[in-house]
Parts: sequence; C-alpha cells; structure tokens
Amino acid sequence: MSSLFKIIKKDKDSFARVGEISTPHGVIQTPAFTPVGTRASVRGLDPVDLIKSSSQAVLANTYHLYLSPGLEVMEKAGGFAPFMGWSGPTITDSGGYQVSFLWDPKGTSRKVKITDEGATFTSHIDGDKVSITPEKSMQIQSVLSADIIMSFDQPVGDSMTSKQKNTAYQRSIEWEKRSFVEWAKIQENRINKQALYAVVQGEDMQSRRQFLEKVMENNFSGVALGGQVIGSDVSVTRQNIGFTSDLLIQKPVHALGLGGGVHGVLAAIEGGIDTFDNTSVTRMARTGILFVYPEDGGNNTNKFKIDFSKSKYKFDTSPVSVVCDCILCKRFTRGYLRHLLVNQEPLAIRLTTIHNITFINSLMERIRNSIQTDQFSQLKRYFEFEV
RNA sequence: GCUGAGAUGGUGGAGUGGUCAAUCACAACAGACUGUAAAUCUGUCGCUCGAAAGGGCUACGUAGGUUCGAAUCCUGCUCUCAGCA
Repeated sequence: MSSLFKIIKKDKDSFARVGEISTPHGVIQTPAFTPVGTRASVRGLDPVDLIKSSSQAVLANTYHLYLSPGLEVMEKAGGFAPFMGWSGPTITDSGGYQVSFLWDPKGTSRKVKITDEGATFTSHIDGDKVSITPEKSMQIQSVLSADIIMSFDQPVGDSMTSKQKNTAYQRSIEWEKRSFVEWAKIQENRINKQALYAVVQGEDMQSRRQFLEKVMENNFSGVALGGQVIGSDVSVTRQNIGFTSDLLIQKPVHALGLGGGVHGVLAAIEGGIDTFDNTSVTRMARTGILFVYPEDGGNNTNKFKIDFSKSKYKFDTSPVSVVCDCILCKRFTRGYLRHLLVNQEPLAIRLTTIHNITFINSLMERIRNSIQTDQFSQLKRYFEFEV
C-alpha cells in the first residue's frame, strides 16, 4: 500500500508537490483534477472526450449509483468504470455528502434521519426508504470498484449549531473507524485492491488538525478534505490546508469539492493538495461560463471566466481561447458557441464541458511543470495570484 | 361584399368597471453555482425621481362617448383571422 503515492518534487516555497498516485488502472500525475461523473457519466462527454481533454481519473458517486441503476447492474458490469467504458483510474465518493446535504434542495419534505448507526433517507427517485451505514457504503463502493474510495462521514455544515457540529465531528470519527474496519475486511477478497481515504472535517486549522490526528489512528491510504468550504476564500484555504499538510507528508491528499476557480486551485495546491474534484467546472460549462487565459481576457476581476452566452459575443469570430487547444477553441468561433448555447443545442454542452475540463487539466499540467522547474511562483503571477 | 371572432408590454398569452403598470410563460439583462436530484437556481424586466419606503408620468389598435372611476361598457374608423360568397 505504501506504493500508492510517490512524491517526485516538492515546491521550494510552499507545500505544493508533484507526485504520482499508482492505481490498478494506471497512474495519476499529481496535482490533478478529477472530473465528476456522478452517475457514471461526465455529463455530455464520452470516455474519448475525457482522454482528449487530458483527464486522468473520474470520480463517481455512491449515493446515485446505488439508487440507480443499483448494485445488481454494477456487479454485472464489474464496476462503474467498465460500465461507462472508462479504463483509467477512478474514485468514488462515499455518499455521506448527499445523505446530509442533498436530500431536500427543493423544499419538499424528504427526510433524512441520521443516527449513530447510519443515515436513513427517502430515495429522490421513487421515495423508497434507504439506509446507508459506514459498512454499507464500503460494500457499495466495493461493488462500484473504484481504485480510490472514501470513508463514510457526516459533513459539518455551516448552518449547524455548534452542538450539532460537535456531534457530526464525533460521529464522523466513529463512522470512519467503522469504514476502515469494513474496508480492510473487504479488501482481503479483492483482486484489485482499493485505497481508502479518510475524510477530514474541520472548521479551522485547529479542529481540522485534531480531527486528522484522531482519524489517522487508523492507517488510511490517504486523506480527503471535506466539510468546510475550501478554495473560495484563498486565505482560509491557505491556513486550513497548509496547516494540516505537515501531518500528511507521505499521504495523498484529495480536496472534496474544491471551489474558487483558478485562484482556489492555486491556493489549495500551494497548501499541499494532490487531487481534487469539483462540480462547478462542468456545471458552469453547461451554462456557457468558460475558463479563459490572460491572453483571452481572463483576469482577477472576471476570475478567468467569461459567460459566452452573452449577446455581445453574437458576432465574435474569434475562438474562445487562443491558448487552449481543445476542439471548441480549434474549430469554432465564440459567435457559433453563443448560438449553440442560446438555442440549447446539445453540442454546446459537449464543447463547453470539454473546454473547461481541458482548461483545468492543462492548468494542472502547467502547475506540475512549474513545480518541477521551480517556476511555480511565475505561474501564479501569470494568473495574478498573490504570491 | 356579407357574417362571426379578435386587436394587451420584445413575443405568446391572462385579465371583462375600481385592489392593473397589468397573472403567467418565453426572450432579454444581471447574478449565483464546493464531495452534481443543477443544460439549474436567484434577481430585474413601460419611462422616470429615490439608497429605500415610496412618488410622478405615459400606457392595453385608433378617435370619441358613458361613468366618481374603463384594458374592461357604447359608437365610428383602421387592421387581422375564420366561414360564406
């Protein structure tokens, strides 16, 4: 298991590092972005699109795939990756986040009951009563068969009272311990061994560190940062991640749901993040908001994002980006893209999703190269990121 | 030409005497989007003054009329659509 992660080069000025995560399905060069394919599909893209946009791994979701199509289908397919035709490395989330946060986004009265045993909730698909425990999550994730899986936790939400937060911390530690035990048992009978990451909660550096020390009494393969918002506030991110990473020198660190765009990514990597997922990269793409480089008009003010559905791009014959080499930028104009977006042509989703994933992946490649050549600072300046 | 129906804001389409600057949808514009129930969600959407509360003005084809009061009732005109010739 110790061969899971190898650090190749450390940045001289920060916790950033270049490394390799070796999985049964290939190597992930880190730092890396892992696109989210919730239901065994990165919306709009097929596996060839993913490879062409330099994606190294795909993250799918326990909660969604458990509810539909269900374990029987997943079992027969041999996991979600073969099911979707993806042969590279994979990650699954544990379902903890969905169970806690996504049960009632529309105000309907779906109920989630969380006890020390686990979470019971109503399926958003057919109203069935479903329950997920730490053990169950491990069993499901074994069937989904990702290379890297997450322990089952109860995320700490901003709206919780301090008492609720405390309960969630304690419960998560317990749940993760149980996740670890179940995982260890399951792995004995698996051919392709899965790596298990502990999910670390925490509102500030202190609580995160305490949590980490506690949860790592079990020898998890890696660590995922969850709960607290990461990325969107650069200074908070720096403190949070930079602080904890000194305990994680040899473990791969994943950021669950890393926000904040280009600067959020830079801050997190500076803090020692090795991999991260994010849904807004692909979600924003679908609404026409695309990442652009400084050469294309990206700057600190627009956060390196431009909404190409705006009518001012109607007659624009230039490409989205002169730097990017994705199919959208190589073959089509901004005006054509706007046309596709405004008229809701399905092609728009594919092209914009390819672009945003390509952008983030190539940002990752630049970061890896810059760390290797001691030029990470220059890269940060290029993106107007305060060093 | 006759008969019938109708003309409402960028568009479709509610409203049939006061609570209508006018339901709603779409478009447009602005904003949000962290482990994806998100090709979603939120706001604005006649003009104008105001930070806001709120005020002023102009509006429901057009010209008149009835009424304390009309998008809503009456008459003329213009136009559109359907049926008959």
